Amino acid sequence: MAEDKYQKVLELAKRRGFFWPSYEIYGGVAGFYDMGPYGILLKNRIIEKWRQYFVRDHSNYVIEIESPIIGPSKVYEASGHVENFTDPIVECTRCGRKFRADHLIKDKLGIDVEGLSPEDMTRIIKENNIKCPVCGGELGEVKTFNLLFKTHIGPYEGNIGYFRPELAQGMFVAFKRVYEVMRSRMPLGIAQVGRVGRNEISPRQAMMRLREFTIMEMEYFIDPEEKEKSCPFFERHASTRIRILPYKYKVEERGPEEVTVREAVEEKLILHPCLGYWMAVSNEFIASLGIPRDEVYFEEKGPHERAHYSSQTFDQLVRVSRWGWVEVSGHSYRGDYDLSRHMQYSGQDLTVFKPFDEPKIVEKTRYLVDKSYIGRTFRSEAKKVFELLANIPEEELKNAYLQKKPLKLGDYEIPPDAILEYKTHEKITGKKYIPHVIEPSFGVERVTYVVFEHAYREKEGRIILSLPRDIAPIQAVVLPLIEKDDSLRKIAVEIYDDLRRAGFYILYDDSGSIGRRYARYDEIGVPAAITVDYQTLEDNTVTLRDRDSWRQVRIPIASIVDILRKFIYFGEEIDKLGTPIST
RNA sequence: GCGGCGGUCGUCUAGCCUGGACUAGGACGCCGGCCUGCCAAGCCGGAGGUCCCGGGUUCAAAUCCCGGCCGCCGCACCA
Repeated sequence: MAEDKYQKVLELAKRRGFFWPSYEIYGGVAGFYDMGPYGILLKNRIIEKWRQYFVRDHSNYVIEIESPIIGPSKVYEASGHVENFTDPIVECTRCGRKFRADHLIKDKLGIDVEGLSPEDMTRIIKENNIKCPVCGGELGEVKTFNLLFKTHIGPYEGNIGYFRPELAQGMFVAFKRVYEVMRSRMPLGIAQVGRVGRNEISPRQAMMRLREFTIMEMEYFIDPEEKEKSCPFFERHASTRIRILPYKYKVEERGPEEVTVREAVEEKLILHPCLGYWMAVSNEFIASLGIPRDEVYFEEKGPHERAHYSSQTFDQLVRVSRWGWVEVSGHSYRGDYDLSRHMQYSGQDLTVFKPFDEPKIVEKTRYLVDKSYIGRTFRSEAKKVFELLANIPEEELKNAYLQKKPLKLGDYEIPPDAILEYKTHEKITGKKYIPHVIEPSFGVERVTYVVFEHAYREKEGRIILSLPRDIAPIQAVVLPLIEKDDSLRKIAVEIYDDLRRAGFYILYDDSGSIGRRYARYDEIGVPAAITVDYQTLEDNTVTLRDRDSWRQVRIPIASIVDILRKFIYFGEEIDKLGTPIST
């Protein structure tokens, strides 16, 4: 590519202060990126928009929490990360290439060695004389590499902590408390925005693969038996069209197809209506950030590509100039894997109680010993007999009664006719279940990059960052036409003050020619420029300039706040907001 | 981690092959002054460089050699 868009985009990001590699003065460290003054504003607006789409739009069902980034080792043992986030790696002693030892053995011998120790894998490689698949050289010892960042909690060497590799465990661990706080109602979505760390072997692709990054994620907890009730807002997006590539299409070498969410669920391309619903929300969210709809689709992961706990996973892919399709979000049906594991490891009950519509009456036959018989027969020793009896399961009483055999209680014996059989009615009001989880999860830096790149365009040799107006870092700039005129400056500063008090993020600038200043703010994506000129002195109007079309309209100072609000938040066209000017 | 290519003011780049005249040049941007009635205008002045880092060769290194770091591409890896 002669004109490499990626290079130009990165150059703009650096020069104008959106993002750049971290630790530059020390030579940089791969996998870490700084967000600059405008980058962080953009990122924050993207996060805020995500909150709107995922949390506030479902305010009776979805809430947000924040949990720590460091977790005790127990949590990540339970989640499986300590075990499964570790890859067995073997290095060729001749060419130095590294391979996944388990993959190598599976390819050569067709046996699954998952769970075997590194020593065992080394032995298998030696015994079967497996060589480097590239150069044929001798392979070394199998070593493990864990992608978790490890640390110590407090001054105790043995107290291991991990930097979380995903947000999900924070929601699972807090589930019981949040569920009660939210008045024990299902379905329940717990959302979170936060930083995670993964000690990638070889991060590349600028902000696409980082060692530390931000995720916005939701764990949507549902009753597995209530498909429809779990998604009470399904109709909002039932007719929303999404482009999906189910795994079976991929196998058939077909491309993605556009379907409504309802069709996808009915045809079982998407296994659960909730999964489809949140994919639709994600689709609309990404579109609202200025990504064209034909540059987005959802691709299903194959059985071997997805995590072991997931029964279906889709990635949401967006096209970028350099690397083609990149993943910006993942949509997984995680089942009850995580909550079950945490129940097992913590010993806590993380189930949800589900009342039946009608309580069920169950007839039961029960057996117990006639207490008056024991009192009468054993007298002063009766207390001891009762104690022994307390440890006897009801099943034994039943057997003794039915087989007409005496029940042995240590040194004592109770005859079968002292055991009573009686019928009882038990009322069962509901049952307990472990909720299942549907998880839409976004990588914020990736989304930010993708949005930035799609906003980049050139016009007459100048760069314009055409971000959607409502996520622009700076919303408007106020400019006196001429730098050295105090009367213009005074009015411009007053307008600046009014707008900032009204809650807009505004800049004021009087340095350089007016054209130069317009160009400056086009590059950082400021959608509106308000210019105070000599006509302002006569009739209290100013010009409002649109970043994308460069068209201008004349508007009264008195209604600037109102007009700017329509322009920024309601996407009103520039020509409808005032009297067009030809320049 | 392997192989290939690369790293020079804020940004883009010239110089590197063929070591010296390089006090590292230019453009854009930035700052100050003048000017300026709407799209990077002009004039004057200014600031800004560990030539990625470390070591070596040499009388002399941005330039040659070695090691490292970082970036891109390929391989491998990628919850």
